Amino acid sequence: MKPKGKATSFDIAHFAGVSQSTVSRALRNSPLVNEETRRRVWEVAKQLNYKVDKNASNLRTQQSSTLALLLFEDPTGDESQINPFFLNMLGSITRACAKQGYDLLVSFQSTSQDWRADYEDSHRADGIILLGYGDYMDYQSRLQQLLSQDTKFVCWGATVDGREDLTVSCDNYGGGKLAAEHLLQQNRSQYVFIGDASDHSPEFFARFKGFRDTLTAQGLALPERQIANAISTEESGYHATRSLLANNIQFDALFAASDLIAIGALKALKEAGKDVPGDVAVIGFDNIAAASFISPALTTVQQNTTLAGQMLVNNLLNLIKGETVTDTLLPPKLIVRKSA
Amino acid sequence: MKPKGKATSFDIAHFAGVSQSTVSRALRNSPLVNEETRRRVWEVAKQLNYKVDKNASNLRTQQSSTLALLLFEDPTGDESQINPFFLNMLGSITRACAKQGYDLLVSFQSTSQDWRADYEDSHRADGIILLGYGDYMDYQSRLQQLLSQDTKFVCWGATVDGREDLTVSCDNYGGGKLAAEHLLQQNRSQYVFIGDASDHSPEFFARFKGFRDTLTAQGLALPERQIANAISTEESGYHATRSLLANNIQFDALFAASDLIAIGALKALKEAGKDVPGDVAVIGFDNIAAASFISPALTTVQQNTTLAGQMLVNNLLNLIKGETVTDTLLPPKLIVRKSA
DNA sequence: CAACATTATGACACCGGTGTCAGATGGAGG
DNA sequence: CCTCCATCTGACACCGGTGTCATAATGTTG
Repeated sequence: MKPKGKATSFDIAHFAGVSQSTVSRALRNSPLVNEETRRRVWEVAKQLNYKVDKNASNLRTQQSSTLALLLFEDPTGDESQINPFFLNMLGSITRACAKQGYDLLVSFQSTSQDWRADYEDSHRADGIILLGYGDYMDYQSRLQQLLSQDTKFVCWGATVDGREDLTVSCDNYGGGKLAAEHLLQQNRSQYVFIGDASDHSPEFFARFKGFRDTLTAQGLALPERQIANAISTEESGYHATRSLLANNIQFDALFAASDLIAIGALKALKEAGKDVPGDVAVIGFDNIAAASFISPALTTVQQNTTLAGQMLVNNLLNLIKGETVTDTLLPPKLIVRKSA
Repeated sequence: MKPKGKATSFDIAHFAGVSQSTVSRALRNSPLVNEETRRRVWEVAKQLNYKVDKNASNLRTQQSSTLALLLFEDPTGDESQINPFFLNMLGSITRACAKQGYDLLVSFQSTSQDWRADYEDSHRADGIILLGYGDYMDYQSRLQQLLSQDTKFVCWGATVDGREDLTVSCDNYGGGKLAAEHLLQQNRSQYVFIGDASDHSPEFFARFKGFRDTLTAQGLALPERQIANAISTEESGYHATRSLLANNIQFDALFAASDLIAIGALKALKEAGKDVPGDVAVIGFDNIAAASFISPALTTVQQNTTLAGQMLVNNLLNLIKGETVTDTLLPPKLIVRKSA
């Protein structure tokens, strides 16, 4: 036939001997169109390798069957490495989208800059998923702006002031508790926490609270000096641990707010000649792939990323459909390996 | 003003007291429009939080400023884990797209099923990036179909019959050579290769050839029995190594076609009581994050993913613009750590 | 002052679908 | 034979921009 340019529904109409309207209906399997006609139209469409023009279709129907994912990175200088945990989430979100027949637009955002969250305004996406370690609290005003514009979005980790339903997250408090309980069972006596014990990062803070509260309930204190700050990188965990050791803090149990931090801690401990888990038991959080490779294999609190991705996508789609959504807390799970 | 629904250029026109045509021109900074008018239009647009409707715009201009990434996974049963190397690539591709002002649609494809490569046909993307370990050779016919439809695409790793310009890849042959040379320098005498020495996976095969050819040039053979097949997973590398050991193959140097395979091999060697690098030197390929965490830290051949992402995006954009593109081979780099 | 170039703007067709409405057709029922 | 209804189809407006063309307003030159 005519191979000039891409085929349109008018071309199909021409070859099938029907009107363009009928082509449109036939291809969407409308019950209004005759069986024989439908067959013929599909036949021609296949021959011409016709695909509906999404731009035209979206324009008319005012929806894009596309979601946008904004991935917030920790502000490390290093551009190339992304936290594997988020990459896992990305994977499960992509899959969840595909399963629902949605496409996914991915973009990386730096927390330090202004975000590009205009995917909905420009009709490129029906809704937005915000993914990060929740440390975009400073951007609460941006979130409120999204709300006021009636932009549909859901967040991982971070809470949105005044709204309980837009957040999907792991039960970080419960996860901290799991870690504390496991260490308590081993009769460890001197605990340290490495992460962020301020409420700057809501997720890390919840893990910290769950951990500390469980210890205090057993009469064990967690004084200021046994807490070290770190962002979620191996580097940062390494240095935080070194400074604890340099300050002669005694400890036989270490809870890191993320696996990357824990991996950095293991390195520092090994360098200091400490045996893990003999001298110090170490527990991480996330269960990234590297946790099982490293030696000693890392005991950690697992987040169910597959489920998380599904919940984010499902909640967002429900939000778009105008249904009410309830906030979602996913249960963490302790994965016991060698380090504790 | 009127907060009902999203603002259109007609709304802007109304409030700015000009025609819609002028709004469109003003917002795209056309030189045809008066400075004062432009200012006023921008002012109103900002107030109404106006964003150009991408569907309308794309429909009219017949381009989407969007690229699509098809990520082919190794056919492992496990859905949740993706090869970290590809996730790195995904990261750099995303960044490269953003830098060029393009959005990126991401989708995972299973090599075993039919792909969904209709992103271009449906005008959702201007071009497609295919990313995988090149083991989609069986799909050469699909690639040819894409070619015949005049779909713009570039591939990582895989070659496209009859076209040299659509592929960006690492110099895998050179990488295999680097590995062999490094091991030769250490006077290792008995070599094994774990990966895929058939040409099913073109990338692995090239690494194998570079490795073997360098050895043969030094008078060292690499007989069939010193080659074990594995796909790119830790699991697979582990089992391949175990079977080598079980068959009493003697070796003091191991080259794995990917880091995941190498990590699995390290595990098997450790279990067998072999010291690395004392008894066996191990070299991997890719330089994924886990390579530096694992103990002993893995010596490996690095692929420059940042550059790779940029080249893929740039080549694809040039292809779309109708410019000629030359094929691209990226130089690998040996990262020496503890394992060899 | 006529003739013409320059600048700024509006009217309008167009991109390729979707949804609504009117109308053609054919069979059933009175 | 006429009416009524169910079934199927085509004409047409519409989504919200972009690009072309015509035209008004202003300045420039002989």
